[in-house]
Amino acid sequence: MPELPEVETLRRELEPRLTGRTIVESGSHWSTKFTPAVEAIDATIAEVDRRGKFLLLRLVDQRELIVHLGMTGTLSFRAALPDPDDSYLRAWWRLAESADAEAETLLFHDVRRFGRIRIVRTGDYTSIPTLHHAGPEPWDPALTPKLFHELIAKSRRAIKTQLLSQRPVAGVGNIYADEALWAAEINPRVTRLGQARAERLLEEVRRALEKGIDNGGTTLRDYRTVHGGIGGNQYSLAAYGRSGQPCLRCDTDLISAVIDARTTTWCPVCQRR
DNA sequence: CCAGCAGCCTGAAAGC
DNA sequence: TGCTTTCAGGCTGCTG
Repeated sequence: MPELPEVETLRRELEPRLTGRTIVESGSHWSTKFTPAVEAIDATIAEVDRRGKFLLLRLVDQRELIVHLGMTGTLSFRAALPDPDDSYLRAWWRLAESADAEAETLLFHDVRRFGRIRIVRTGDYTSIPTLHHAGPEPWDPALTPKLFHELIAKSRRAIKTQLLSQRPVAGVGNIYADEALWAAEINPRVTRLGQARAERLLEEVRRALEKGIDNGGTTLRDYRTVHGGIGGNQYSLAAYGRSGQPCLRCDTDLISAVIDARTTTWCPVCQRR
Protein backbone atom coordinates (compact mmCIF):
# COMPACT_ATOMS: atom_id res chain seq x y z
CA MET A 1 0.00 0.00 0.00
CA PRO A 2 1.53 3.29 -0.98
CA GLU A 3 2.52 5.30 2.08
CA LEU A 4 4.74 8.34 2.35
CA PRO A 5 7.96 6.66 1.10
CA GLU A 6 6.22 5.23 -1.94
CA VAL A 7 4.50 8.51 -2.81
CA GLU A 8 7.71 10.45 -2.24
CA THR A 9 9.60 8.05 -4.52
CA LEU A 10 7.02 8.69 -7.23
CA ARG A 11 7.08 12.42 -6.62
CA ARG A 12 10.82 12.54 -7.20
CA GLU A 13 10.46 10.59 -10.42
CA LEU A 14 7.57 12.68 -11.66
CA GLU A 15 8.95 16.10 -10.84
CA PRO A 16 11.38 16.47 -13.77
CA ARG A 17 8.91 14.95 -16.21
CA LEU A 18 5.84 16.96 -15.24
CA THR A 19 7.07 20.38 -14.20
CA GLY A 20 6.23 23.01 -16.80
CA ARG A 21 4.19 20.71 -19.00
CA THR A 22 0.63 21.37 -20.16
CA ILE A 23 -2.22 18.87 -20.04
CA VAL A 24 -3.80 18.96 -23.48
CA GLU A 25 -6.16 16.00 -23.26
CA SER A 26 -7.47 13.76 -20.48
CA GLY A 27 -9.90 10.98 -19.76
CA SER A 28 -11.17 9.02 -16.82
CA HIS A 29 -13.13 6.06 -15.56
CA TRP A 30 -16.81 6.84 -14.95
CA SER A 31 -16.55 6.81 -11.15
CA THR A 32 -16.67 10.24 -9.54
CA LYS A 33 -13.54 9.17 -7.67
CA PHE A 34 -11.69 9.74 -10.93
CA THR A 35 -13.77 12.04 -13.13
CA PRO A 36 -12.20 15.24 -11.74
CA ALA A 37 -9.06 14.28 -13.68
CA VAL A 38 -10.39 15.92 -16.83
CA GLU A 39 -10.82 19.28 -15.10
CA ALA A 40 -7.07 19.66 -15.53
CA ILE A 41 -7.29 19.99 -19.31
CA ASP A 42 -5.43 23.09 -20.56
CA ALA A 43 -3.68 23.54 -17.22
CA THR A 44 0.08 23.73 -16.85
CA ILE A 45 1.86 21.96 -14.02
CA ALA A 46 3.95 24.35 -11.96
CA GLU A 47 5.15 22.06 -9.19
CA VAL A 48 5.03 18.43 -8.10
CA ASP A 49 4.55 18.28 -4.36
CA ARG A 50 3.41 15.81 -1.72
CA ARG A 51 1.57 16.00 1.57
CA GLY A 52 1.44 12.79 3.57
CA LYS A 53 0.27 10.18 1.08
CA PHE A 54 -1.31 12.72 -1.25
CA LEU A 55 0.43 13.74 -4.46
CA LEU A 56 -0.17 17.41 -5.22
CA LEU A 57 0.31 18.70 -8.74
CA ARG A 58 0.24 22.45 -8.38
CA LEU A 59 -1.18 24.10 -11.48
CA VAL A 60 -0.31 27.59 -12.66
CA ASP A 61 -3.95 28.66 -12.44
CA GLN A 62 -4.07 28.49 -8.64
CA ARG A 63 -5.52 25.00 -8.55
CA GLU A 64 -4.10 21.66 -7.47
CA LEU A 65 -4.60 18.30 -9.09
CA ILE A 66 -4.56 15.89 -6.16
CA VAL A 67 -3.93 12.18 -6.64
CA HIS A 68 -4.27 9.59 -3.89
CA LEU A 69 -3.09 6.12 -4.85
CA GLY A 70 -5.30 4.26 -2.40
CA MET A 71 -4.23 0.65 -2.12
CA THR A 72 -3.29 -0.33 -5.64
CA GLY A 73 -2.74 2.88 -7.56
CA THR A 74 0.22 3.25 -9.92
CA LEU A 75 1.46 6.03 -12.19
CA SER A 76 3.36 5.44 -15.42
CA PHE A 77 4.07 7.00 -18.79
CA ARG A 78 3.55 5.90 -22.34
CA ALA A 79 4.19 7.66 -25.60
CA ALA A 80 0.86 6.84 -27.20
CA LEU A 81 -2.69 7.54 -26.07
CA PRO A 82 -4.10 4.92 -23.66
CA ASP A 83 -5.07 1.48 -24.86
CA PRO A 84 -8.91 1.43 -24.98
CA ASP A 85 -8.91 -2.13 -23.61
CA ASP A 86 -6.83 -1.20 -20.58
CA SER A 87 -9.33 -2.35 -17.96
CA TYR A 88 -7.66 -0.99 -14.83
CA LEU A 89 -6.88 2.43 -16.25
CA ARG A 90 -8.73 4.99 -14.13
CA ALA A 91 -7.42 8.27 -15.52
CA TRP A 92 -4.92 9.66 -18.00
CA TRP A 93 -3.45 13.00 -18.96
CA ARG A 94 -1.82 13.82 -22.29
CA LEU A 95 1.13 16.11 -21.69
CA ALA A 96 2.34 18.61 -24.26
CA GLU A 97 6.06 18.73 -24.66
CA SER A 98 7.98 21.92 -24.97
CA ALA A 99 8.00 22.81 -28.66
CA ASP A 100 10.14 20.24 -30.48
CA ALA A 101 9.76 17.03 -28.49
CA GLU A 102 6.92 14.51 -28.58
CA ALA A 103 3.95 14.42 -26.24
CA GLU A 104 3.38 11.55 -23.83
CA THR A 105 0.64 10.26 -21.58
CA LEU A 106 0.60 9.94 -17.79
CA LEU A 107 -1.47 6.91 -16.82
CA PHE A 108 -3.17 6.24 -13.50
CA HIS A 109 -4.02 2.59 -12.93
CA ASP A 110 -5.86 1.38 -9.84
CA VAL A 111 -7.18 -2.18 -9.72
CA ARG A 112 -9.20 -1.85 -6.53
CA ARG A 113 -10.34 1.71 -7.07
CA PHE A 114 -9.45 2.86 -3.57
CA GLY A 115 -7.58 5.78 -5.05
CA ARG A 116 -9.06 9.11 -5.95
CA ILE A 117 -8.45 12.26 -7.91
CA ARG A 118 -9.57 15.77 -7.05
CA ILE A 119 -9.01 19.31 -8.20
CA VAL A 120 -9.19 22.07 -5.62
CA ARG A 121 -8.16 25.69 -5.28
CA THR A 122 -4.57 25.81 -4.09
CA GLY A 123 -4.40 24.99 -0.41
CA ASP A 124 -8.14 24.53 0.02
CA TYR A 125 -8.40 20.99 1.35
CA THR A 126 -11.73 21.36 3.15
CA SER A 127 -13.33 18.82 0.83
CA ILE A 128 -10.64 16.21 1.60
CA PRO A 129 -10.98 15.54 5.33
CA THR A 130 -7.84 13.50 5.88
CA LEU A 131 -5.68 16.00 4.05
CA HIS A 132 -7.43 18.94 5.67
CA HIS A 133 -6.75 17.53 9.15
CA ALA A 134 -3.34 16.06 8.43
CA GLY A 135 -0.65 16.61 11.01
CA PRO A 136 2.84 17.96 10.21
CA GLU A 137 5.14 16.37 7.68
CA PRO A 138 7.61 14.07 9.47
CA TRP A 139 10.57 16.40 8.86
CA ASP A 140 8.77 19.67 9.46
CA PRO A 141 11.00 21.57 11.90
CA ALA A 142 7.81 22.59 13.71
CA LEU A 143 7.26 18.94 14.62
CA THR A 144 9.20 18.96 17.85
CA PRO A 145 9.06 16.02 20.25
CA LYS A 146 6.99 18.25 22.50
CA LEU A 147 4.41 18.95 19.79
CA PHE A 148 4.29 15.27 18.79
CA HIS A 149 3.69 14.36 22.42
CA GLU A 150 0.91 16.94 22.69
CA LEU A 151 -0.79 15.76 19.52
CA ILE A 152 -0.78 12.18 20.77
CA ALA A 153 -2.12 13.28 24.14
CA LYS A 154 -5.19 14.77 22.46
CA SER A 155 -6.61 11.30 21.93
CA ARG A 156 -6.95 8.19 24.07
CA ARG A 157 -7.05 5.81 21.14
CA ALA A 158 -4.36 3.17 20.68
CA ILE A 159 -1.06 4.59 19.43
CA LYS A 160 -1.29 2.40 16.32
CA THR A 161 -4.67 3.91 15.51
CA GLN A 162 -3.32 7.39 16.08
CA LEU A 163 -0.41 6.89 13.71
CA LEU A 164 -2.80 5.68 11.02
CA SER A 165 -5.07 8.69 11.62
CA GLN A 166 -2.47 10.99 10.00
CA ARG A 167 -3.01 13.52 12.78
CA PRO A 168 0.14 13.38 14.91
CA VAL A 169 2.23 13.09 11.74
CA ALA A 170 1.30 12.76 8.07
CA GLY A 171 2.15 9.86 5.79
CA VAL A 172 2.34 6.79 8.04
CA GLY A 173 0.37 3.70 7.01
CA ASN A 174 0.18 0.15 8.24
CA ILE A 175 3.66 -0.96 7.21
CA TYR A 176 5.66 1.94 8.57
CA ALA A 177 3.51 2.20 11.69
CA ASP A 178 4.37 -1.38 12.64
CA GLU A 179 8.02 -0.83 11.78
CA ALA A 180 8.29 2.35 13.84
CA LEU A 181 6.50 0.87 16.85
CA TRP A 182 8.75 -2.18 16.73
CA ALA A 183 11.87 -0.05 16.50
CA ALA A 184 10.70 2.19 19.36
CA GLU A 185 9.74 -0.87 21.44
CA ILE A 186 6.22 0.43 21.99
CA ASN A 187 3.14 -1.75 22.24
CA PRO A 188 0.66 -0.81 19.50
CA ARG A 189 -2.26 -0.84 21.94
CA VAL A 190 -0.76 1.69 24.30
CA THR A 191 -3.02 4.72 24.68
CA ARG A 192 -0.73 7.13 26.47
CA LEU A 193 2.92 7.89 25.96
CA GLY A 194 5.25 9.85 28.16
CA GLN A 195 7.41 12.58 26.68
CA ALA A 196 10.49 10.38 26.40
CA ARG A 197 8.66 7.53 24.67
CA ALA A 198 6.90 9.93 22.33
CA GLU A 199 10.27 11.37 21.38
CA ARG A 200 11.66 7.92 20.72
CA LEU A 201 8.64 7.06 18.59
CA LEU A 202 9.01 10.23 16.53
CA GLU A 203 12.67 9.35 15.89
CA GLU A 204 11.72 5.86 14.78
CA VAL A 205 8.87 7.06 12.57
CA ARG A 206 11.35 9.32 10.82
CA ARG A 207 13.93 6.58 10.56
CA ALA A 208 11.44 4.05 9.17
CA LEU A 209 10.16 6.50 6.55
CA GLU A 210 13.69 7.56 5.58
CA LYS A 211 14.72 3.97 5.12
CA GLY A 212 11.63 3.40 2.99
CA ILE A 213 12.53 6.33 0.75
CA ASP A 214 16.18 5.31 0.55
CA ASN A 215 15.06 1.85 -0.55
CA GLY A 216 12.66 3.22 -3.15
CA GLY A 217 9.52 2.13 -1.31
CA THR A 218 8.02 -1.18 -0.23
CA THR A 219 6.52 -3.42 -2.91
CA LEU A 220 4.36 -6.12 -1.36
CA ARG A 221 2.23 -6.63 -4.41
CA ASP A 222 1.05 -3.65 -6.39
CA TYR A 223 3.37 -0.75 -5.74
CA ARG A 224 5.52 0.18 -8.72
CA THR A 225 7.78 3.09 -9.54
CA VAL A 226 6.99 5.28 -12.55
CA HIS A 227 9.29 3.05 -14.60
CA GLY A 228 7.47 -0.11 -13.53
CA GLY A 229 10.18 -1.20 -11.13
CA ILE A 230 9.62 -2.55 -7.64
CA GLY A 231 10.89 -1.05 -4.40
CA GLY A 232 13.48 -2.64 -2.17
CA ASN A 233 12.21 -1.97 1.32
CA GLN A 234 10.19 -5.19 1.53
CA TYR A 235 13.47 -7.03 2.11
CA SER A 236 14.29 -5.15 5.28
CA LEU A 237 11.07 -5.15 7.27
CA ALA A 238 11.42 -6.13 10.91
CA ALA A 239 7.78 -6.36 11.97
CA TYR A 240 5.21 -5.94 9.19
CA GLY A 241 4.18 -9.27 7.73
CA ARG A 242 6.47 -11.22 10.05
CA SER A 243 3.89 -12.69 12.44
CA GLY A 244 5.10 -16.05 13.77
CA GLN A 245 8.68 -15.30 12.79
CA PRO A 246 11.40 -14.49 15.33
CA CYS A 247 11.91 -10.96 16.58
CA LEU A 248 15.16 -9.61 15.16
CA ARG A 249 16.05 -8.22 18.59
CA CYS A 250 15.10 -10.94 21.05
CA ASP A 251 14.21 -13.99 18.94
CA THR A 252 10.69 -14.30 20.41
CA ASP A 253 8.04 -15.13 17.81
CA LEU A 254 6.17 -12.03 16.72
CA ILE A 255 2.41 -11.99 17.22
CA SER A 256 -0.39 -10.20 15.41
CA ALA A 257 -3.91 -8.96 16.00
CA VAL A 258 -6.36 -6.69 14.28
CA ILE A 259 -6.23 -3.15 15.61
CA ASP A 260 -8.41 -0.52 13.98
CA ALA A 261 -9.23 -2.97 11.18
CA ARG A 262 -5.55 -3.39 10.29
CA THR A 263 -3.41 -6.44 10.90
CA THR A 264 -0.80 -5.34 13.39
CA THR A 265 2.36 -7.29 14.13
CA TRP A 266 4.61 -6.80 17.14
CA CYS A 267 6.96 -8.49 19.57
CA PRO A 268 5.24 -9.62 22.78
CA VAL A 269 8.49 -9.23 24.72
CA CYS A 270 10.25 -6.15 23.37
CA GLN A 271 6.95 -4.35 22.96
CA ARG A 272 5.38 -5.48 26.19
CA ARG A 273 2.71 -3.17 27.56
C1' DC B 1 -16.11 17.50 18.37
C1' DC B 2 -14.50 12.53 18.73
C1' DA B 3 -14.94 7.36 18.48
C1' DG B 4 -16.44 3.46 16.08
C1' DC B 5 -17.60 1.11 12.09
C1' DA B 6 -19.73 -0.19 7.42
C1' DG B 7 -18.68 0.33 2.79
C1' DC B 8 -15.92 0.79 -1.11
C1' DC B 9 -13.07 -2.60 -4.48
C1' DT B 10 -10.83 -6.94 -6.72
C1' DG B 11 -7.37 -10.50 -7.10
C1' DA B 12 -4.75 -13.79 -4.56
C1' DA B 13 -4.59 -17.13 -1.23
C1' DA B 14 -6.65 -20.21 1.80
C1' DG B 15 -10.30 -23.38 2.88
C1' DC B 16 -13.36 -27.10 1.73
C1' DT C 1 -9.84 -29.98 -9.35
C1' DG C 2 -12.92 -26.32 -8.69
C1' DC C 3 -15.88 -23.63 -6.10
C1' DT C 4 -16.36 -20.59 -1.96
C1' DT C 5 -14.64 -17.80 1.59
C1' DT C 6 -11.33 -14.91 3.54
C1' DC C 7 -7.95 -11.45 3.39
C1' DA C 8 -5.46 -7.17 2.14
C1' DG C 9 -6.50 -1.86 3.93
C1' DG C 10 -6.72 4.02 3.19
C1' DC C 11 -10.17 6.84 3.36
C1' DT C 12 -15.10 8.60 3.50
C1' DG C 13 -19.24 9.31 5.56
C1' DC C 14 -22.64 7.97 8.71
C1' DT C 15 -24.19 7.17 13.51
C1' DG C 16 -24.09 7.69 18.48
